[in-house]
Amino acid sequence: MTKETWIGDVRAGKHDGSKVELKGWVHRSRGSNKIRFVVLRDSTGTVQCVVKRDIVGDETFESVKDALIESSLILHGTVEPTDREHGHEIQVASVEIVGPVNPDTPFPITESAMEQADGGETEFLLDNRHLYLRTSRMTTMLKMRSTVFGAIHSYFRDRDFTEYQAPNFVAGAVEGGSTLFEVPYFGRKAYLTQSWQLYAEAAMPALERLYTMAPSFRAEKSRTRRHLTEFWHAEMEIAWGSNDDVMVHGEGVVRNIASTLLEKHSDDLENMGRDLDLVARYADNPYPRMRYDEAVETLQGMGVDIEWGQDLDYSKEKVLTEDFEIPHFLTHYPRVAKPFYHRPDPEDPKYVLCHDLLAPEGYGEIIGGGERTWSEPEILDRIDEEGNDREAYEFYIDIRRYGGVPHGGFGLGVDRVCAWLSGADHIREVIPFPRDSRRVTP
RNA sequence: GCCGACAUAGCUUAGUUGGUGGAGCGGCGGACUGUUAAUCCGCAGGUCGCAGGUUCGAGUCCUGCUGUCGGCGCCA
Repeated sequence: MTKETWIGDVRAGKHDGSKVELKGWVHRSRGSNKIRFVVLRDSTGTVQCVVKRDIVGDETFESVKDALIESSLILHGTVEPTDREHGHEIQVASVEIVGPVNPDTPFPITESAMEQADGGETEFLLDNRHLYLRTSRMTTMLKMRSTVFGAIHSYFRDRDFTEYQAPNFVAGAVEGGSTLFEVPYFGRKAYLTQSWQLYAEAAMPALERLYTMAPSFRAEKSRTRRHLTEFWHAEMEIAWGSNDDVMVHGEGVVRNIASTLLEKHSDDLENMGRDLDLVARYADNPYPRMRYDEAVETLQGMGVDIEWGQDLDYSKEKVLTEDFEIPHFLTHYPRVAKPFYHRPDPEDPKYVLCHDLLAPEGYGEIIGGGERTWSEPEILDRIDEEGNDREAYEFYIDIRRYGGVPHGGFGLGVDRVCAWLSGADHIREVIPFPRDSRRVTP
């Protein structure tokens, strides 16, 4: 029952003149009483199949006529190159309907449903997400997403990083308890992880170069086009690395994603209205680095109301990145604005050795990372300074007690990168079943 | 947590100063031998989100509720 012929290959001219067996779903169907045109879809594309009553016989012809949109079928026919719109057509000899669609409940995703919401933001399309996935726009997004995941794996594996898995059930917070999802755990409380980082640091002395791609969970009631409660987090950690060393990899992996997308999906990006020159710019140029102080001065020069020591929220990021044509790193945030695991800059402990990577076009922060507080006395100071309980971080402190070394890493929002590079209007467009504060179904 | 919109057929929507809710798509029936979102003729399909209120009369005005969408804060 395996499938041997793919519509993409038919369209590429690999089967011209041959008899083929095609398996797929009815994308569109139209015609008269004597001839019927079925546009057949599979995962590789669509092709028009011509069904003539005098060739297939009355019974088959009627069954094809009754095959509504998204009915599945197997057909046999001959590939015929043509000058018409599709380039190639199938002259059909026989058809078998595999999975019919009941006319009382026709496929609900119609042209009009797609009209107003390319990204699937309408309630209706979100409720019918399981069916929306098979539309061409979503299929393309899912394929590009797969390429992005592949590019991240390749980047790290090509550089001898080890892929390493942390638990998703955790006992405590990485940062601030308010955004943790609490789950019952055999009479105790556990939480869904917000980040792989603390557990990665534990393995840092063992593996030295490690990475992961895993879901992270944040119970934020964020209602923006950049947030999900469950998102895919690409994280890395390296031993013997400084903030600068970590940034090199952040830039490296993002540029690798952009160039891989260009290489494999130029047509898809263009079909979705993405300007390829923009994506090429993100792939080809080094990413400038700007210190927090410089960003604050720039913003003040633009008349933005901001004081030193404030974190840069999205409204300020947006103003700052407005004129940026490529992603920029923002480094050296004030110590007071960042959590304890960021290492204070020995040259000026008012700052920490950290970085955010800000994407242009209003897509905001896609990477957060930096050098970790890595010595025992420093980590104890930082934990106390923030009023945290040392006991909750015993294993984290142990990492420093037994041969602490300089190290660091970053977390990259994979879905955000997918949305940015594809030019999606909303992060929901690039993940099959988006989870936000108001939706866990379907 | 805060702010702002919206809710009419399976979908996308029109609905005037308050006076018996229309259309396009989709579905069904029919016509048509090369269509491209096929076209043409016909049919079915509505507790106007829910609950109150004003009124002779509410899809329309008022109040509450629910749901959804958009934005802010927080972050990837």
